[in-house]
Amino acid sequence: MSRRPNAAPGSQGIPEATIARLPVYLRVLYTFAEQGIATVSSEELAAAAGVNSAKLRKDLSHLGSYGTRGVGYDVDYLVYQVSRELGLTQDWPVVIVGAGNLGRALANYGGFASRGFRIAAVLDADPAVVGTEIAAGQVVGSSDAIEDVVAQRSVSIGVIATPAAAAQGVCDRLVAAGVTSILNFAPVVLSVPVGVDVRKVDLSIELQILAFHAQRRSDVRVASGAKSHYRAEVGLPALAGSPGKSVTAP
Amino acid sequence: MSRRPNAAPGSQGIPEATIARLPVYLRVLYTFAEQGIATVSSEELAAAAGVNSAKLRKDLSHLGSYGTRGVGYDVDYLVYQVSRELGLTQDWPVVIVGAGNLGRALANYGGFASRGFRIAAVLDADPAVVGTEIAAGQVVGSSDAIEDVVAQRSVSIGVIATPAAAAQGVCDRLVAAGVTSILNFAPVVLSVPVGVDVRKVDLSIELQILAFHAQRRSDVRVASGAKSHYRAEVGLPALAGSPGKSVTAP
DNA sequence: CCGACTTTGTGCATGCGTTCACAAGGGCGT
DNA sequence: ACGCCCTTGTGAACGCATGCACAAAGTCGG
Repeated sequence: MSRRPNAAPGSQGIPEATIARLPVYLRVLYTFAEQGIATVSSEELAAAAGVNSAKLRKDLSHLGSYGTRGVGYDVDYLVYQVSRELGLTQDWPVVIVGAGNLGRALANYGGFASRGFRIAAVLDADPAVVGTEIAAGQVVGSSDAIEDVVAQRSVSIGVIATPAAAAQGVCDRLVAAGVTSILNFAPVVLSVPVGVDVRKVDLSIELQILAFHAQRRSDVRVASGAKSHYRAEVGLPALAGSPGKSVTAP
Repeated sequence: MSRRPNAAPGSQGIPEATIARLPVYLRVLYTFAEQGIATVSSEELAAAAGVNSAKLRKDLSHLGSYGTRGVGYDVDYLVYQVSRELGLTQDWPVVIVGAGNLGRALANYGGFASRGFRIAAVLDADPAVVGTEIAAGQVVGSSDAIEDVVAQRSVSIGVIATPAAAAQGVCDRLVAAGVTSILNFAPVVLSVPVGVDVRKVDLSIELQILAFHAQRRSDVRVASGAKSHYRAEVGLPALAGSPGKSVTAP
């Protein structure tokens, strides 16, 4: 099916938006597999993932024509294909810098180990924390060892869970040591050379976005209440389809 | 400029993508203010925020014509305007459900209090944790008190930092109690009625996205190394401008 | 063995977001 | 007071993502 002249089925031109959704599909697929479900339709899968079924089909079509018309997708097979596409069939050593509450939360987070991510080390600059055990068999190392850890354990992914002031320095050292992918939890904009991939998670920003929408909701309610019409609660057109939202039937 | 029949300058039609960037601008503006800088140009601000200057100007133009041609933007004034637009001039009580490592990290995160977010309560279902102090003056309450806390303290924002299995139940209770904005850290797709805003932060998903790009990089390097050409390291066109990335000059 | 039914995969149109490029506008030096 | 120069604000083009609607394709019952 679908003769392709070039090598890999997808890999080359998979849209970024699709990549961001694949992990969600994967997680849902795992829950289906645990329930012993062998095949799923795009409709079911889409409902469980909180997306449009057409979008899901188009997303999956980017990695190839897995799926049988009239039947659906084989759960196990699809799990394998999505995992392979995301690169989760191989082992990814991860180094976490910063052993505060957040670093500890990450070290204890079960979602890592189960997806091919292995915590190579958790490091911290505070001598009082170095040497303590924060997770099963996970002892905090010194930040001085960043270069050694990265080199000796072939780490290519680094997680920054330090205070904002220390983030850029840690980032520079990680990059210099050879790390090419960085997940940054510190509330700063990191500068990195080209070729290094940075993703950012900012807890405060997410709350601020929520606050904006919450304020808008109450503003609209007040304004329309003071003026005339009703239509206060129900989502405006701009609300529908906003990212990070999942809405099901009332 | 741009006579508007309706009330507020923006508020109505601010693109979602712009909203997501405003908090970043705001944070950068604070750092400028701390350094005693009175005015900034769009170029400087954009560089510090890691975005295109045209994009920044268009973003800011959505909230009004603050800024002086030939000069730039007044830092303090812009801080106020952005804060107001995001709804940060008012106080937002937040309830955190789940006092594990993540919940504790959130309770201790300084970025909340400094932005108008006040932690009304931290709740947990585990009796062993209830009653312990996890931050300055912050004692963990029982999950049984969700409804009381929400009602008595007019909480409209809830943060879910529970295990995946408990998330939907907590979510339902929060919504029933009157919460209309939810920040979810649990790796599940939440079902909520329309009118409730859910944002999702999934640590594992971010890592999986990084893994995909890392794999693609190494795939390209191997493939091109085995075949012919050089161009292995430098970013492909698809890499440039991908969201969540910030790259500065080498 | 065939026909009807189910579900995938996708062409197409629409809308949103980004970027370029430039005119409009205000300050500052002379 | 005037003109130069700098920066903002925005019109317009482009590209990406979303969602509809349908043809292709395979299964299952009879």
